[in-house]
Amino acid sequence: MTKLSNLKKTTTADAKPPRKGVAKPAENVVDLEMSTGADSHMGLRLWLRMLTTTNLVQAELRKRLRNEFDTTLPRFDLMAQLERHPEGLKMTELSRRLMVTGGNVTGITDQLEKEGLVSRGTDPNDRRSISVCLTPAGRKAFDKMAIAHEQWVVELFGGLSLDEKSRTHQRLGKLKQHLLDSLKD
Amino acid sequence: MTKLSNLKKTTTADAKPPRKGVAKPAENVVDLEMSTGADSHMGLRLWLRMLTTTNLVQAELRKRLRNEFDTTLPRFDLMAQLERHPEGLKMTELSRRLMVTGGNVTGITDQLEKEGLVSRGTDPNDRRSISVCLTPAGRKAFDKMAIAHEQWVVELFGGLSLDEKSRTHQRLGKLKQHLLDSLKD
DNA sequence: ACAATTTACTTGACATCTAAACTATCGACG
DNA sequence: CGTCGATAGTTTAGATGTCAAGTAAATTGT
Repeated sequence: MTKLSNLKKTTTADAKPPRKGVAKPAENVVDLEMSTGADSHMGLRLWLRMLTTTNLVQAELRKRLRNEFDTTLPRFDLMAQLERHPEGLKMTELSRRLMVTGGNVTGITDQLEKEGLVSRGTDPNDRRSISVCLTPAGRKAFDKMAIAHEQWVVELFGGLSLDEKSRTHQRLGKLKQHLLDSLKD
Repeated sequence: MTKLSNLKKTTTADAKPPRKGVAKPAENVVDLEMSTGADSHMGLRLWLRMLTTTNLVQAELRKRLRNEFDTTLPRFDLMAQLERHPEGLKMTELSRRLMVTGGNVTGITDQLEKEGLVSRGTDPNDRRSISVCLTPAGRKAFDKMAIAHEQWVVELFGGLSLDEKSRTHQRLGKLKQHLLDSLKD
């Protein structure tokens, strides 16, 4: 528990003037995959490919959200959850649904609240509890983004037929269930 | 370009004393998935499921790396790349392979170097360039972790048969190719 | 009733990551 | 040569994320 503690603040980023600073994908992204050893377990190969693919999609969505709407993926994701639950969601619920820690949700909610896109409401039955809702402004902003976002995803997944998507979805569902079962410690 | 700028440092985290602070998975993680709208496009459903599944695996691997070896996923990933390339890799190469920005690689390399696990070497032919290698200590540390890591992945993906893994791998390969082609701007 | 535990959220320290600006070197070309 | 653009790394600012600890309110057990 010590090795991770002796570190300061070594962030950073790359590239020249008004050009780079991005982890360029495209023809370069081929290497997480290869040479795991020809006979290596399929589990490992599948895992690396899932990671690569997910990263590619995420990077592209993040880039577009920034360029088109000047926002970020986690903000969009939080708002997306709220949009589906007009009655509001507890911080705990948001944390669970977004699969991030409560502290993280606090931070993002703080920002969105400051920008007037969401509001915190107190629960009369439980004064510890907080109900987060989209404000009208937040809903308006989200609705515009959501349309574009869905189109982007459909476009990015256009490389697979409906049937392929459906089968993959089904397999990943099985995998997800296995994970939930076996990680239920 | 302003909405993202008026923010301070609002991090955080949750939970009580020596217990939580974690985005608990298990029986909770069911919600990114549902209610995207019954008729919603398969692309979106598949995307959300990929995200959920990848997050579950990543969280578990991160937890185990921390508990068993007191290290983190990005450190492990960087070392894994070096292990496959004993001759050393340039910072640029690492950035490309890990699909993160150069600045990020600088930070992680700084830490690993400080811990004596990797070393930076200068290139006589190009004084801008740096060749990062595992040190003997780094290789030793990595080899021990790699065995456990692979077993973990095999275990986590044990929910799918070899054939299912193989088919999913193949589909994701197709998707990956589509992404690389269509994002090649 | 009331101490002990649990639950809901926040805070603080720090790690990870991006984007953009900066430094230094390389390479091409007049 | 000299300079101009491209390339390799680093740095900086700031967002996102974890983990652990802290506060306060609700629940539980007796």
